[in-house]
Amino acid sequence: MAKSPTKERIFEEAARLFQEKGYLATTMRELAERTDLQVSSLYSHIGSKEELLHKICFDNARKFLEGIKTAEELQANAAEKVQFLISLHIRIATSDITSVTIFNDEWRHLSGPYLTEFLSMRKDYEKRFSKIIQQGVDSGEFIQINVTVALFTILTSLRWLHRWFPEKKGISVKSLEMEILNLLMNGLKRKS
Amino acid sequence: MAKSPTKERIFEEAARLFQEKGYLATTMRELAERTDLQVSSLYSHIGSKEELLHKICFDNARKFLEGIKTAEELQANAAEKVQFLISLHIRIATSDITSVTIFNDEWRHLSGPYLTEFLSMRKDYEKRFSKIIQQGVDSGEFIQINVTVALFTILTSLRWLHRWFPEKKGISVKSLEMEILNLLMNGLKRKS
DNA sequence: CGCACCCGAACTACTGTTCGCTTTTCTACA
DNA sequence: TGTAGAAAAGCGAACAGTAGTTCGGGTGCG
Repeated sequence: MAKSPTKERIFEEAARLFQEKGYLATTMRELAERTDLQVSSLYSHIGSKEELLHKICFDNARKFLEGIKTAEELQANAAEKVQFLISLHIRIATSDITSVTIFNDEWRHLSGPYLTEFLSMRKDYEKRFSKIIQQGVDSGEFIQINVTVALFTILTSLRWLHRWFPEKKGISVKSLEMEILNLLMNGLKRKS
Repeated sequence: MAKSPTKERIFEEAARLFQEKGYLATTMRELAERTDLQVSSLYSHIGSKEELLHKICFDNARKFLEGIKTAEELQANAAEKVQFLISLHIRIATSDITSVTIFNDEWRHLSGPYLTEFLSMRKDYEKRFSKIIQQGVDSGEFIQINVTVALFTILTSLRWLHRWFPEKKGISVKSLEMEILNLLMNGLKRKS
């Protein structure tokens, strides 16, 4: 199952390029140059350009879906579950920066059935996240708030990390995590 | 100064297409079809494809910069200023949906000096917004929080609106605005 | 030999844009 | 007011450039 190092390098450089310029703006010729190969040689390792995008998008989707499953199975209240998920987002976004960028912004260039599958996975994730928030509202842990609004505000609010973090100006992941949790959970929770 | 209706239609349809498929994925031939023109006829009204992108990006940038100027001149405390700016974002994002989408996501396909100018305008906006947040922290209105983290979390958290609002499921702009303000300002403010 | 890897060259498709020309619309003057 | 002429708008066809991908053939290792 060990992938050839060349193949691995191709995926790595592809991720980097897609992040820098976007999927469409990236050419196979650039990718070849970065990997010290000829364009045609790339096709000894991969089937198509879209395969690169596909792998990155679905690898990330899997990470998040596993995360929400863990959250659901947690013996904890809604606030702790939400907190766990926010932390997860932060950790993923700050560890595999390039992949997350593509996952966030370039998935829409997936074609046909891949796109459909991707969107249904995302929908699934959102539904399950919503459910947790709903529990928090019902139990009185959270303020009275429209669940959809809360869901998207939270999810979206984390989407600057993968763009900004690379040039992190003297702030650790840990303290970053604490700052964000502070702000978001403080907003969500009822003032007792 | 009144623009020809054809030219206006071209810009409108371009905005719609850029939103649907992205700038790069949109072709002039598609734009021609949408505007009931031949490709070559487009060039009687516009200079280039990038001109379309350029106009939309800078029109929006101007809107936001005007907004922050108004906020700065407000006779109000930091919380009220931040609240004003959040409301502004929501109102812009829900009124001119297509333009905001492009402004948010497609600016990076601006080329050369345009890109530089755009980025410096954005930087300016972020600096001035930061200053207001800093005032709120210093005065004790807001919780002790890293200003950069707060800035980007807030700004980014509003970036789902322009994608989601079109299919608004029975929620008015006004109540949407209230829900979001509730969540974000509750997060920012100190519990007295 | 067989196999995985690599290469140069080419192919087809499609891109934004231009060219020369016709048609429509507007304007200024008799 | 009527009309000539200019300007604006529209058009089909083509151009040059670039995209992703394929093909046939090489290379070196087991």
